[in-house]
Amino acid sequence: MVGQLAADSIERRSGVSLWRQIADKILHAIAIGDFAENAALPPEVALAERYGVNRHTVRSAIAALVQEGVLRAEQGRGTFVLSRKRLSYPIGARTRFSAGLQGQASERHIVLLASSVEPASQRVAEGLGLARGTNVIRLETRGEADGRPVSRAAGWFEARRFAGIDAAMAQTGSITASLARFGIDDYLRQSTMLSARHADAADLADLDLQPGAIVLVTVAVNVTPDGQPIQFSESRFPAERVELKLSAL
Amino acid sequence: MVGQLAADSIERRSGVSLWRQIADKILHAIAIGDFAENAALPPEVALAERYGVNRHTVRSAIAALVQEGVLRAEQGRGTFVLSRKRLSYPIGARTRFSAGLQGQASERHIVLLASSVEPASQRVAEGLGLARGTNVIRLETRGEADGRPVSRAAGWFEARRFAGIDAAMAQTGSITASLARFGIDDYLRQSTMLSARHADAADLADLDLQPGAIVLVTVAVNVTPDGQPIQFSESRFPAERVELKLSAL
DNA sequence: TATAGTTGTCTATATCAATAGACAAATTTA
DNA sequence: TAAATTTGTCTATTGATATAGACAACTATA
Repeated sequence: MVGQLAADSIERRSGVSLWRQIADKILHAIAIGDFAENAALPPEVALAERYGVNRHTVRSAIAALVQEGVLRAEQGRGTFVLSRKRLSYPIGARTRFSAGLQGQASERHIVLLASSVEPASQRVAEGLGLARGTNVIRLETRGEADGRPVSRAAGWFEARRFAGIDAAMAQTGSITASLARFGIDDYLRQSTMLSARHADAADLADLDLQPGAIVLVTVAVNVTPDGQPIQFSESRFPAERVELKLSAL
Repeated sequence: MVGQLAADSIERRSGVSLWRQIADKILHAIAIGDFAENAALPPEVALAERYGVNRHTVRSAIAALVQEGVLRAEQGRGTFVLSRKRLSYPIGARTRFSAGLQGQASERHIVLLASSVEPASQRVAEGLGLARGTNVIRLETRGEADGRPVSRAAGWFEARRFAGIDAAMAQTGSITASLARFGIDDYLRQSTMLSARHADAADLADLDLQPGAIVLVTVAVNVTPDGQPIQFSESRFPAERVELKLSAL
């Protein structure tokens, strides 16, 4: 069976180019499983007709997705899907990166990109229940599954209580393991705020995205089982590679 | 205090025009509360300098937001913020439209846009635990808060069990009240999948959005307290007006 | 009432995005 | 092998996007 592509129209003079809109549609179709891995896309002329655009416009969209590593074009044969559908990242009471992606990716880990000590901003202080300006440690991390970046996060911890968590993080590649060194053997997700926006320049670089991509943004507070805030975090997930599965929390 | 606007750079030849990217940034800044209601935006020349673009490009962005009802420009005085920050829509075990927005909007209701009976598609059948092709009632609805569209949803119910729910919905303007007529006095959110994408033509029209806008998409199943699926739904929320608050479920 | 600061309008130019058509190059199929 | 199908490349044209500069119109303030 040939994959389905939504026939609904695309918007002209919207500030988003037609090729970008078409690329998004193809990504979406792949993400929801309309095209299996290695499946052939409809030929360029068919796509052009379906969307009511010129063949060259479709070619621009395909070129972007080839560049992005999603498609592979072969002269004379066709254009084929490389990447599989989106990962499903569970968010619940016990949100854990590696455990959550178990079964969906054979290799998963968190890379520590940078760390620093800084005075808590308004929202970080509020989230952690600290006075504004209290020193906090910020960990900048990237989550990877089978070598693909699937999340980019900043996490804040009270500096006094968690001195050295940056080194622990670099060593273990796991938040859970790092917190264990500070006597925290369990922690719960207290709250999660969720929004979405276009990826900014930093997101594009860190997550290996193409301009115009969308990121899901979660802002969360983790607490000990008795309700003491230990971590405030903001995570970005590329919407084209990840969807969030909200489970019991 | 002058509001903060992220200084991070914007992407050229990304398929998303510069004016659209700048408009998104301003929207984001307003949404996270960097500009209060009626606050003045920095002057056009300052914005142009901050983003490294021409003043006319900034003007295009502002023009789009004025058109959208977010900003108001006054010659000789400045450009001012009209709309408030995003609504926070709670998603949890008992996700209810009206109750969830209580305190954030004085008036909230659901409008029934259309309804139909159709054979269940693959995913609807799976969600409701029915055989594919079983007749289901589809309700197309729009959620409004203080007159602004904040959600657009399609809900599916087994046609046999819920015959007449469309009329009930049109009459009551509430899913909860409509289900009560069928003897369901309580229901729970069983699962929620969350993703994000660009708004399509239908979203733009139904939610009164400008092209290029982003929508958050939830796909959920509601069940009776004893676990019987009663409703499968797909909802779209405009990311510029709504963020999702994930609470205990 | 000047003056400075701000948005609004106009002209001009360069680049990107999209359309149009033709044909080459590679692959598959009859 | 020949024909059909598909992606790749080229030229040309049009409209949208972005830059640049100048000045008008309006507002607030010294």
